[in-house]
Amino acid sequence: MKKKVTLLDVAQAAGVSPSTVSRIVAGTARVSEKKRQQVEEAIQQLKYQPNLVAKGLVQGRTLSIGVLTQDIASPFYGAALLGIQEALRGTEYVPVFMDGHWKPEDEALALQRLIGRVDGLIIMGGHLEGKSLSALAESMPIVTIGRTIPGFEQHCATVDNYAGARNLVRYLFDLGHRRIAHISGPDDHVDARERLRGYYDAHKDFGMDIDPKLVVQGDFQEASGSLAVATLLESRTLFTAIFAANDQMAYGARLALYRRGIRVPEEVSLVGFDDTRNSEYMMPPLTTVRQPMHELGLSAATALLKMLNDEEVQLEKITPQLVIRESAARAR
Amino acid sequence: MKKKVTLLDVAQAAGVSPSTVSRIVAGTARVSEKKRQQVEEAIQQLKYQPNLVAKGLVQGRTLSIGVLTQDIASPFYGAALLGIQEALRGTEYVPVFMDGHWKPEDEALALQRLIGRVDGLIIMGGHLEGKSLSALAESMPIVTIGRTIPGFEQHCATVDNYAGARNLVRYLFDLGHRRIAHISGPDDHVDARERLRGYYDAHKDFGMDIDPKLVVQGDFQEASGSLAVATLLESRTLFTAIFAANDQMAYGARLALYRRGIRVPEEVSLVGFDDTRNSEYMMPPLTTVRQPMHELGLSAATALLKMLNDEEVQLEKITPQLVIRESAARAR
DNA sequence: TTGTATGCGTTATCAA
DNA sequence: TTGATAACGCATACAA
Repeated sequence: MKKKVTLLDVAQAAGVSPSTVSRIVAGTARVSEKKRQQVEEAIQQLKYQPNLVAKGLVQGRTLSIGVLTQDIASPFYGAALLGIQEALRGTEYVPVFMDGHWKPEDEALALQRLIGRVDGLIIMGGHLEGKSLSALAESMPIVTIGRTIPGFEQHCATVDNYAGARNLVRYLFDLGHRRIAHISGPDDHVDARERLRGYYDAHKDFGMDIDPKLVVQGDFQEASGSLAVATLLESRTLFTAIFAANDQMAYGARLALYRRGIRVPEEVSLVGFDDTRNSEYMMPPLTTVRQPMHELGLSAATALLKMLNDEEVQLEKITPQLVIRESAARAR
Repeated sequence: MKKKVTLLDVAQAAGVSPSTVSRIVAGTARVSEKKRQQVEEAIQQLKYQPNLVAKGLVQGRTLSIGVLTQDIASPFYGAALLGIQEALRGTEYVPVFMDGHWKPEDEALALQRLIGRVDGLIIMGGHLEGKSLSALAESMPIVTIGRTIPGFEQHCATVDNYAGARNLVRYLFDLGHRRIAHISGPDDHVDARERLRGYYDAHKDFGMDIDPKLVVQGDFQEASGSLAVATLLESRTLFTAIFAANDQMAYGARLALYRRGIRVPEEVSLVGFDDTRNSEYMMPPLTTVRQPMHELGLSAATALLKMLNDEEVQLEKITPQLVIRESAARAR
């Protein structure tokens, strides 16, 4: 470890006061050209690197923002993280990622770690109840993706899961499907519930009843998609299409179908939700609903940055787009 | 924003000196049970939260570690991040992730941001040359995953890409394949070069020459896998198996094959490298070489933590395991 | 065992 | 435009 060179060293080397150096580095005030030259030269020579911790202490901030995800290894969250990084690029801020693993305890723990170490928070998904969220939002700048904070709606970038699902299922109806199975997500998951509701209401739109046997619950993981198909098949319920509540479960379903020699989309159509990175490379490419996670991450982070800068922000609810590929076809 | 309660406030409330409070919070010295009670009570009541920035300043550390990846949204890196988080759990440290996007400029930028804000670094992949890495490693604790720092081999968790590839190709030979195509990775990428070398030497092992037309270069992304298959097919070179240098390209290749009605593994066998999350759900499930990224992340972070604690560490080169699934079969 | 005093590296306040 | 000087919140050497 080399000895650290501080602002004071630079000041001495350049023959000016520390405050002058500080002003130059931060660009907060006008300084004579001559001194600027000297100081910058000294900075070069000494390879001065400002100590951000000290800066943080005096300014009462950490220059970092916290990001709470639920599964950092999933391409779904990954895309958002990319967007967040993009927004942070060129700023002084750095992201600290913590994962809730979809488990309330872990989520609480992660939050615990984050609070006090970051200037603002981006929260994605999770089980944290509205009240806690609101309380948190009182005490520090927070934006969410895919969740709503009661009383702070303008700080929440949400996706209209209901409309997305409803449109998707209507699309299947338009293709002539009448027996559409649904692999739902966990029922304590808002997004999952909303998608289920969209599925129901699309049926209503077409004046159809729903056979309860057609909806099987999964957990948003691939394996549960496979399992759900097995359940569906064993129940001997007729269906010509499957709507998986997310793409990961659709992959699992796809594999299960393949195992049984059921062709997609010739024999059954299969659609998902999210438009995860791999969906384009599923066989056949998956028809799904696109959640623009990259954009959401980008705009959430941008908004948070503004909030940290005491600006007003207004995030909105967006309706995700249908992405038509090849896994759904006209019903036989 | 509420007024912050500091250690001083606690001290006053408890009627003791600040240093006593500090000692109790940090647990660095024995304190009489009575005062401890008082102080802890005061902490509870005031909801005192230590300011980590101040702590960091006085101790000369940041209590965070930097993680440099190349594509945070890829399941490949994601698994490692999960491992890193697992290792950090229960410690005071928090991870700061930055992405190099496989681009030297971005990588340099990311590193720039990280240095000075973190106590140690985990570097995964990337283009940074050995000398720079070594220089960096002189100045701060660094461990790498998948790369070697000249002079600091014990701080590098590496995977024997060469052996992995060679074993994999030999497995194909054992299945009777003699015309094995290779979709290679970028040639400025060490891992890619090593895998190519394994491919070559497996041929040598079986006394076979290589038809240069059989190796097509990709860029580790899905699309390049599709493209490579097109190139291969157009060149009218005969092959009964394809070894893609990573799973992502294998997915692309798989889709291209499907498009042309070529069955896997009946007509051509397809294998990849990495064992990414989705490979198990490819159709058919992909035979590949497993890089234990989760474990690598875990052990790298654990090692870094030890280094930060002035302990010696010794990371090792591991040989990745062949994962036999269904995408490769006996040659016709 | 406890308290006092000092310093970590920076920004901000106030004079000059 | 510049320079002293006082914070920022905590840990620690030293004294008691």
